Amino acid sequence: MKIDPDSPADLSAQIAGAIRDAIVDGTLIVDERLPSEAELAEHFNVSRPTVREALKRLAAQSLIRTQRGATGGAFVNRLSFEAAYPQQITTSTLLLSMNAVKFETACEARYALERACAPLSAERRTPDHLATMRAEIHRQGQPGLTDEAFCASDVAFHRALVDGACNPVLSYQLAGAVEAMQPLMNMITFTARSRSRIVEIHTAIADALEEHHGLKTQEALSSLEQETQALATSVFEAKARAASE
Amino acid sequence: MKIDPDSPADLSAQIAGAIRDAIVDGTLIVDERLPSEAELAEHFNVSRPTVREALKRLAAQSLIRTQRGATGGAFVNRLSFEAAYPQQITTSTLLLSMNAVKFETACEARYALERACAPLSAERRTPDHLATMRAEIHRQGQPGLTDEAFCASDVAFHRALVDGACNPVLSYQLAGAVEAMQPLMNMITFTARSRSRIVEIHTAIADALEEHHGLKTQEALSSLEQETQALATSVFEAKARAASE
DNA sequence: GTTTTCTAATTGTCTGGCATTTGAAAGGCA
DNA sequence: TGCCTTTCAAATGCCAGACAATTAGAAAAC
Repeated sequence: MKIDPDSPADLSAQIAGAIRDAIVDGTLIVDERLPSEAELAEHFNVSRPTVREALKRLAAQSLIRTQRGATGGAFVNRLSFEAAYPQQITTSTLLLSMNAVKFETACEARYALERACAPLSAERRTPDHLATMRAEIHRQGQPGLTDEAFCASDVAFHRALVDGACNPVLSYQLAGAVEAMQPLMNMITFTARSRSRIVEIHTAIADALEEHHGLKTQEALSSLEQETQALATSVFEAKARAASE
Repeated sequence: MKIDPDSPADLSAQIAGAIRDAIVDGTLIVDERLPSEAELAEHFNVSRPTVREALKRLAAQSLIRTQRGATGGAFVNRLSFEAAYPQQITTSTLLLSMNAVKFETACEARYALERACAPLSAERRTPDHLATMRAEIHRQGQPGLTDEAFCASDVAFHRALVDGACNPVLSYQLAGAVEAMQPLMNMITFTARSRSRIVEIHTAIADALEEHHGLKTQEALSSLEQETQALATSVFEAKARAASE
């Protein structure tokens, strides 16, 4: 692990990179303790604050955790799917909002990916997954639900669908696509009629999964995509009209 | 933006969180300049090193960039898909290796997601995408190619397939699934026969995309999945036998 | 043998300072 | 006036040293 003090990059970034590489290529293994900040400072020939900045960079990516006290120090984290979720969702959300991704594009990606989960979910979904979906459907039918709460419930429903595939890699990759849509969905005001239509399709999805019917699930998802796209189009057109008046 | 000095969490983590929230909810907009480190230190009632640690955390997530000099400072980054790719790939790779995800599980997720792209890619792929795929197929047929180079070419081929959908959200989400598989694939030694079989299926995929045939593309991808799974199984079994002797 | 106290190690934070970079203003020159 | 050079000030990058807070283990007291 060497760094170049004449490089244009920050020393702390170089040090963070060196340690990250060591973690990725297996030189540093999970739960291994890194040298203390003072030792790292000596090793890299920099000051302790610089080492600390490097360690904070790694901590921000959940690659390490720190612990105070006599036997404390920085330890290589076992990067869990649970820990990676929020990061993934924050990044995806910002990508959508900062790059002005069209609702249409994000929606298309989301439903394409969900359809990919459908056959697996139809095969493996547990009664728990079904129960979650039914509960969310019930909630979505409640009158007086705010649009935001409706969207949140929608996300929970789709999360259950994806988790039904019992493949953590899929769940992780999908988390970004599904959750990041929520801010976009929140721009939509749902009429009672569109809500009931969505609840209807959600019911069809749950039914299809219950009878282990992957194809039917995919078809229902496609209907839901069309419905969502149409709804978004009409809402955005109405807003555009209102703005131009 | 307030922080609680009595919280168990690090001050730098709290400050980073406060600024991150401001970026996510739009209080801070792209390319906006944050207050200087000294001003932030005063605002949060902490010292400059603490502020710096917070800023490094944000920089590690590409949320801000810093610039030295008279008009320098920390600026909110426009998080681009390109910048998010490496992060996504590093995280996905570590998730697979650290959680001992089975080859089978990762492979299943990857091909499920790729099949999701197939119909869109069949519809929208440009001649450029096709040319990339054909070029990689050609490379894969070259004798004397190392297993690693073969895998890298395989990844490039599949990247082109995914990019063919012309949906940046899909490309981003898939990058993790496709690239993170590479270390797992590198554990496989490809015989000449298995290589030619893979090249054959790749050709079928390219052909199907060329004639805008989504279903055929999906079917070819399913064959490829089966082929890959079978190959992996035999390789791992051989290794297990060799180890037990 | 158990509880309490002490101690050493380590991270968390602060103060103060210097080095480096960089844009912009001030000044000089044609 | 217009262009070039110099100077300056603001900001980040980095360092040295110190103290506070936390924690586990060792030592001491009971």
